[in-house]
Amino acid sequence: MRVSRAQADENRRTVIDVASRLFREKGFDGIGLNDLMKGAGLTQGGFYKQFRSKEDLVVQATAKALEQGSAKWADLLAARNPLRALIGFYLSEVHREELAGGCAVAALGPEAARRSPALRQAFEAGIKSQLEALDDLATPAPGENVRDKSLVTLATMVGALILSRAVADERLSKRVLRAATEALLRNAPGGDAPRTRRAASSDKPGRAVS
Amino acid sequence: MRVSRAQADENRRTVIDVASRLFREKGFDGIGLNDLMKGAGLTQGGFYKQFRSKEDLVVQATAKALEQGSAKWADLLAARNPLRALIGFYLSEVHREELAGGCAVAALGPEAARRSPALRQAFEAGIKSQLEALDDLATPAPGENVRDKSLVTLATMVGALILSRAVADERLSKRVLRAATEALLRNAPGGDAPRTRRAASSDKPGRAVS
DNA sequence: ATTATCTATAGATCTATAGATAATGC
DNA sequence: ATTATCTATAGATCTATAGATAATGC
Repeated sequence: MRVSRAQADENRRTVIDVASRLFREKGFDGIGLNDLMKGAGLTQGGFYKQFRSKEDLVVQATAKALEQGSAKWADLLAARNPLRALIGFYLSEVHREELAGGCAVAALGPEAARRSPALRQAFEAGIKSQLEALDDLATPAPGENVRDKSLVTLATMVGALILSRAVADERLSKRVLRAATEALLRNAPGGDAPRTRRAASSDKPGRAVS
Repeated sequence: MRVSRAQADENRRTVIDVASRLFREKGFDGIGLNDLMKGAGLTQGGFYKQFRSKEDLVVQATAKALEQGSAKWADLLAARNPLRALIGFYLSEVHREELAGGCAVAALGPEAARRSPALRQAFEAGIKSQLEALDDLATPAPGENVRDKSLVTLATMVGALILSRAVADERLSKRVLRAATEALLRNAPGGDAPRTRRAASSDKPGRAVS
């Protein structure tokens, strides 16, 4: 019955991983500890030897979801046209359908207001990380603050994804994604043409590096 | 024990009203039928004579919350500078703190993706109503579609409010609200000056009409 | 007689704990 | 000997239903 310390650590990580997906898919209150542990191949009884409470797992799983989101963003930033790659993915129909693996802010953001300060701190760290990524891509107008522009961009992205998931009409859902994509790419460098990083140089395939 | 039909109708409305506030404050799964009925001054047993299921109440309460949101928007549209009044309220710290009486899209939007098609239809109706209000205020660039612009504006509003509620740091929370407010008012007519509805005519107090 | 609401309860599920079991790690 | 996980269960709470109660409305 007992497993090695390394195995125990991996089990704990698996529980957090499973929870990070199931919480996004079903909401924090939409999934119980029994199913959560079952999803990790364990039984419910062991839960409280791994975590102090369900809220503890809520915080850790959300932090992990946000970290993986930032990792995905870093990936997209390595593309030939990073802004287009990032916005194009975030506001895609694929992402809209991918609740469990998608952005935690769009899936669970409003829950932060109702839960613990610790959860809001996890969200804050994830959001700051995404803002830093956007800062590198922003081209603010003269006198406009970079971080302010990133904040508005992130707000538009999150809001558009949430709206596209909240409506029943598929046409309207697609339209909000498209309209936000175009608005966010409109006055960006390389908006339509290849990117102008160093005078529109190569055309190597825009795949991820790290 | 039995009450008049008129009283029964009013009781039903009260339950929906109470639920519309408590759902926004605590989430659909954060409040049970017992507390919901207690909040309306009734007992749990009568619930299923009034509603088919909890999900039925979820849909009706959300629809009502969205309708009251639209009514509030209509109120603000009667102000001297409607866009400034609307954005100024929506992205205010007062609204950020007012979960129970605030925008249902920002409080419960992501839940729509996890629940019934009926709920998404309720959200869609509310969202369309808000878009119509924004259409009247939008001043799209030449070649830009009015509805598309309204969609992006709404996305930015909803996203900014959610972000401001999701972070722990008060300064960052305020900054999101301010940055989005400025961005949305920036290239609007009468952004700083009084509005240009019919050549900046009167200055009657901007109170509600309907 | 009808019916709006009440009390009471069934049955499921939820978080959390207790103690047994069996493999690890000293 | 320690401990990671298991089985079992306590106690609360949740949705939903059954049947009693008492006032309305024909």
